[in-house]
Amino acid sequence: MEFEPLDQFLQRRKKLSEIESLGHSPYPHRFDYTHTPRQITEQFASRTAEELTAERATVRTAGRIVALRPHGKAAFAHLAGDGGRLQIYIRLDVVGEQAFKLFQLLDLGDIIGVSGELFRTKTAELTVRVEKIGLLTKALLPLPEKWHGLADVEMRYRRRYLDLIVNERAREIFLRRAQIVRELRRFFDERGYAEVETPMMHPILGGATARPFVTHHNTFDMDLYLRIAPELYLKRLVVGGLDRVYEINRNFRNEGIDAIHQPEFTMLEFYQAYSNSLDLMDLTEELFRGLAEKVCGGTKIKYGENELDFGRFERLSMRDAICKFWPAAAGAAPNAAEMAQSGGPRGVAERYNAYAHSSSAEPIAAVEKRTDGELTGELFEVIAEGHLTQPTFIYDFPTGISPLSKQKPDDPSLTERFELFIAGMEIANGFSELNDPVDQERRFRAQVEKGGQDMPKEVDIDYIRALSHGLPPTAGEGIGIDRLVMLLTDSHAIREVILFPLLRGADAPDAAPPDAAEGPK
RNA sequence: GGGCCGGUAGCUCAAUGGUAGAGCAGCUGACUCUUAAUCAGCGGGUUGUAGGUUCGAGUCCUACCCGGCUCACCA
Repeated sequence: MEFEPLDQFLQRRKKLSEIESLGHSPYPHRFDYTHTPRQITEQFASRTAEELTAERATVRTAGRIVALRPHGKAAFAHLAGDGGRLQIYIRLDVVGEQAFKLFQLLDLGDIIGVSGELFRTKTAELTVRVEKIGLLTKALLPLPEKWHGLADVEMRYRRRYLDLIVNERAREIFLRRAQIVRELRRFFDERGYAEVETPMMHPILGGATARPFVTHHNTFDMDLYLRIAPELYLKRLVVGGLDRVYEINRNFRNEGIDAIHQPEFTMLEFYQAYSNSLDLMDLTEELFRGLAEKVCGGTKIKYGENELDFGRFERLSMRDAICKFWPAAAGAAPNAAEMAQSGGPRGVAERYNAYAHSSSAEPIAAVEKRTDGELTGELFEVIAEGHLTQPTFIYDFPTGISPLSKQKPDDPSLTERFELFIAGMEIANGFSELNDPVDQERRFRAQVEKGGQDMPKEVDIDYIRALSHGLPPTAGEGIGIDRLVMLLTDSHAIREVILFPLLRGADAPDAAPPDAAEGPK
């Protein structure tokens, strides 16, 4: 296989065979090093030129050549490794003719190992005076352009390896993502949770409302859904006596793609027996505050134009949020009592639509067909959601849009459910789990009857059976990890925090998918 | 899926409807403290694809492909 840019690819292959004919392997098997390039720049950062000369510190290190400045019988280069950049200086009279010949056959992108003493150049840059040099891996393709780097966003996602080599920020985002996931595990492990893995292929859809991906198992000749949520399996485990469980894994939803949606995304779900939704709000605050401190060094974090304060979470009922953010141009704001009345949300929605029609705002569709609960949820989304920049729990979700949540003892129209919003994004969703099997079956059947693309087609009878064995009072929550990583890395597109986000087409932009991939219409 | 914007050398970008260009990267040569190294020279293009208008299209029109933003669905 040959790749573009072909002239450079062929040129490098020619150099590779010259290197081989000099007796060097272009792909040796291992290399012992004393430091990574980053360790050297960090460890010797404060040494003066005189100290280095006196110390005669010898290092052995390896990295990718990311800059090359030859000067005839000498040369400077920079090696990148472990997130650091280290200058090396190579001279013909130090390394000898053989080694210098090898060096002259090296290109940007090659991975080499060097050893030598550290010194400072006359511009005071810490530098290895190379005594020995060896090729560790020949690169047949060049690095991205050095001034602009890899700017093409599509290329950055499709060839993430290049993005990671060239863009420091990409590297930082994904290392921080790893750190966040590590901290999440530590947090739950410390509190007695067991990490579990439940099926990603589900015979019955459940645990959320979303359009699924469908796949097929050949031996069983069985259609399966890629899971849209692990929820129903995790609660089965709580029935089974695993009182505290969590899972960090992918969910798949066959829906739109935009700055905060990808078809496969990572979700943390956790369940805690003998607790309710209020306990989880407290736990969530503790989790987020600790994460911000650990990962960002403080509870106040920069997110675009905003400073988000993870030290203080607001709490607002959904009805109050609608009243609070009611647009001034839409006339008198509703009050909580009006929102609570039967038919109240409908009246409010009609008022909102009257305003929406006279402005550029999007009206709420099909008001007459929706229930009060659905309209409350709609009103919240169009009126309040965008205003929730600082961390805010919205609680008291209508029962009609919360099929898995337990109702409030004093108001069955509402459930003990909350969602956490930060920077206008929904980050978490938690509730006291409905554990009455009769009520749960009734709500499932109502969903199936309602129909629609993103509604379950059948009731998960085994889940009802599990509840019939007794689910202790339990609270559960899901946290969108990708969006959490966005917040903690000041990233504004979910694709920036997913290593290989889904893009249209099979391979590179220059390799258009064949027509056969279209399939029958 | 709708709307808007974009696609020119490997990369970043130029080019009134009239001979497709620059910088970087690459190649050749010079150069033993450079760091966007420098200096001299050389090669590199089906202007996203397919049609159309025109004496003439990178430029205008149509369709399609790919991307970005945005709206809708959703977390």
